[in-house]
Amino acid sequence: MDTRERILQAAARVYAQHGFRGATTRLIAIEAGVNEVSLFRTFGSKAALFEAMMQSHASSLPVPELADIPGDAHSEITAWCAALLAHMRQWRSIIRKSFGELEERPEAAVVMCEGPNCAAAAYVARLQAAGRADETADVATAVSMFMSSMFGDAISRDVLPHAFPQPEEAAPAKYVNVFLRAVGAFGAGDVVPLRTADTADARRAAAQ
Amino acid sequence: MDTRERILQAAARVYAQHGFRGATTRLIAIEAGVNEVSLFRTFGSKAALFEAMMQSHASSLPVPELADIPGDAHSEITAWCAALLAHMRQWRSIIRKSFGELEERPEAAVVMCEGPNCAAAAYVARLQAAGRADETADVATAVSMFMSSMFGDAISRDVLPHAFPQPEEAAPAKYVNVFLRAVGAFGAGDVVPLRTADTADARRAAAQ
DNA sequence: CGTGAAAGTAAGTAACTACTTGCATTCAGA
DNA sequence: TCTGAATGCAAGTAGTTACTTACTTTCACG
Repeated sequence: MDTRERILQAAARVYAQHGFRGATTRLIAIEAGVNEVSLFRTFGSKAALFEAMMQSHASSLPVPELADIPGDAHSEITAWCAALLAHMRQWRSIIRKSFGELEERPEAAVVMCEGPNCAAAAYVARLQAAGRADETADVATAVSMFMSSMFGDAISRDVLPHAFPQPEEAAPAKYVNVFLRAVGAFGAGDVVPLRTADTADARRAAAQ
Repeated sequence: MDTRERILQAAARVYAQHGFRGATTRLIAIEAGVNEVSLFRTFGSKAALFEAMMQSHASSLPVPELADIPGDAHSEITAWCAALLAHMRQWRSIIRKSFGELEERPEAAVVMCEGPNCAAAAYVARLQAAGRADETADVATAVSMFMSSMFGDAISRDVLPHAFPQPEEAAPAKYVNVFLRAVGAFGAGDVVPLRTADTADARRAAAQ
């Protein structure tokens, strides 16, 4: 592995533990096993190094995809959820750090939630169009809660384990269960619909 | 307001913007309108100052309560959710910061999620006992997702507004709607139950 | 008016940080 | 064997940071 790559990976590790201010060039150089001067020769400045690091990280994001024509909704969304969750869990320290440093360094913004959010909503829309999800369900809110659950799991589980009763591996399937129930998804023997669509909560949802 | 209190509040503001490392004693003193030496005379050290700040913050947490005997579930949980959400939103910067600095300063741990989590689960248990919620619902997961949704809203809405389609004020009621739907809460004309309890997803939930 | 506690002022210390400079070493390729 | 690029090493600069010391000012209260 060349010097540049070693420095980038070391920077990610040190940043994950100490944040931007705490990740000193000296620490990074030691962690990378290179001379501190090489760091400046390669990247010019600490800021430039971290910009490069964030970029290389963003480009390495493996975006999972949801089927265009929904098959088994539960297993499809679970696989998608598990992939996304695994990725976020792997980067939880870096996500937490850049999230906390948003006010000072907005360029570190985590933009990974944008795509997935739309993807899930579109998938449910396809379910609805196929008559396999409750037309009156508040899909936007359910999706946002589903995404928040994954985000919260990824960045909080190690800190507040009691807030996440289910084991790591079982979590995706359970989240999807609750999610599908909330959007009244059914079909393929997955989940049963609400008894009727013309109910108090449907009227409330429509009003809000 | 006495010197001590002014320093504490200034420390909170500066910490919210710059984090622990970035919150220099000089900045805090200027923000508080006191001399930097007064800061050390009052608290001894920077670390002690922040310990005092965190403690005063934790003790100011107004924990909302859920009724012992559930009445109108929707409005009761919504009020509770709105109060908690408002509090978390107010402290979002500080929460984000201390969350990001957990590896280095675990004493700043945010413990506010513990109480509420149990409270909500217990409330739903009471609903179930009263025959007003689905006995087969995965309450633990639903509660954890509900809490994550509030947490995510509180700390991410200003950063990723597109991920939170509903306006701030409307969010609590919508979250509660989805949540109650997920736990199959009914009664008092609130939400209709699932068509049957003996279904595929009930069996799956039991298996996991 | 006198006193004492709280607060301000000025200056300094030792450690650390990003970054630079000048020179020596290594080593692949011509 | 020569060359040149990449890297290491030692030292230094200028700025910042937490924290200290010694002294002065302010001001409520007896």
